[in-house]
Amino acid sequence: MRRIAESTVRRLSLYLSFLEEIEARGVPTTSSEDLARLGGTTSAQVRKDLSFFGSFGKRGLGYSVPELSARLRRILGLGRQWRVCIIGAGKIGAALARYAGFTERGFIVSAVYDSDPSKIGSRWGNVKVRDEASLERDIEAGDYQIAVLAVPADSAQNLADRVVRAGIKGILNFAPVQLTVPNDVALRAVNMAMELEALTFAITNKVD
Amino acid sequence: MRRIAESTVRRLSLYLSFLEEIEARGVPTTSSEDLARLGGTTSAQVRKDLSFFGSFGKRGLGYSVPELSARLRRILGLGRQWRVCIIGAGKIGAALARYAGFTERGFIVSAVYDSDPSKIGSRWGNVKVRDEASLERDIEAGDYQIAVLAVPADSAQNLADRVVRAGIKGILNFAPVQLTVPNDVALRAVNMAMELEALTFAITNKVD
DNA sequence: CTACCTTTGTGAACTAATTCACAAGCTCCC
DNA sequence: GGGAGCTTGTGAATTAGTTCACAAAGGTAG
Repeated sequence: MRRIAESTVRRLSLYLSFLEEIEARGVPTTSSEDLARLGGTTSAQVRKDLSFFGSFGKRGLGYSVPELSARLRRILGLGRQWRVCIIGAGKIGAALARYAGFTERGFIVSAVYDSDPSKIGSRWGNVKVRDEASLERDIEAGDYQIAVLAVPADSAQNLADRVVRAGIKGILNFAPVQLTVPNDVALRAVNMAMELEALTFAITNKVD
Repeated sequence: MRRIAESTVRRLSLYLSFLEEIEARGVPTTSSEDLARLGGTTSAQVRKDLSFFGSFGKRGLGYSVPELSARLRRILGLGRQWRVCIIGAGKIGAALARYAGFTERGFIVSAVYDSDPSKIGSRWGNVKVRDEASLERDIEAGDYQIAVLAVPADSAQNLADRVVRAGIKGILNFAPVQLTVPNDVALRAVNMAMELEALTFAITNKVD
């Protein structure tokens, strides 16, 4: 498949969330114009984004909401269950472990890993805190495809290396460092400092 | 000033974090090549990014680390203190309130707002939980320039409207909805579902 | 002072992403 | 069945972003 732009993928994800919303309200069809309005883009952009993957609409009529959302779910790889582990049982790890959003989207979080013996063995809702030492074994056993890194900056690269060696397929990094992984491993980062700095840049250099 | 691409701002932020790291190690100068290697980009990109704001290096020699990092801080708007409030004292709000990263970067978080009477009045470290009803009054009094939204999806737009009306300058949104704000208000969003879907897309449609 | 080495800053070339604009296709209605 | 009215899908045009490539400038050594 032709390489798809990152911005396209983000928008597909956005369209899917709109589709799920209007599907829940029972609306049967929608148009590129509707999706564009909701997503703050243009109808041509919506159609172009979809066109990379096929042709899902009916001319003159628009898109079937259930059909398009099913197609987008499949395109985004949501047609299966993904098992996720969280690494790091600190503030962020705890918030993530308790966050319902994962489950709602079909991601199964069953364990948090930490090296602190006082935390290992406890339970947070459905989530167990396990010993970081068993991380490799569990990944190799196929327990997880995705790891969420919620550890301090200085141990993030080391843990990334470990989960990569154990065969993880994707990493979502919350530590404020730039990680290096082989390019057959998917990597995304959420960096609060970067987001805040983008805000202060925009406020400071306002164009208006 | 000419419009600066979002990708450029993200990279500036990244360069700054590298500069702070090498500054702490006492390294006096660096080059576009060094910064490129750390940031996974090219030296031409680094120089182009900086060139939008001026000319900070010495040919043949590179950049003075303290000077360049000071310049970047100023460009990113970090030359002043920013007061931030967190809205929503749930899981994510709590994690954010306790997160040290804000303070390290010069952002002052002094309060979390919520409407739940059982939470109002308590203290989490240095952070007070205040009544959401007083949000407008406090923003109008100039207590905050930036609001972090950590509320459920269905109340996020309403709260965004309220803080905008009260005169907030920037919003960092953690709720999984697309917010609409006037374009003189800076807006960024952290959307976990979107990040995870970008991962599953990449894993599912692997090119290699 | 000169020759040589290094690294910046920046137009020009290129590549990627977005927007335009319109033919093609579907529906409805007379 | 044919015309009117929509909305898609997509090449072409445009705009944005990145990379190239090199002159200019600073440093150093002889």
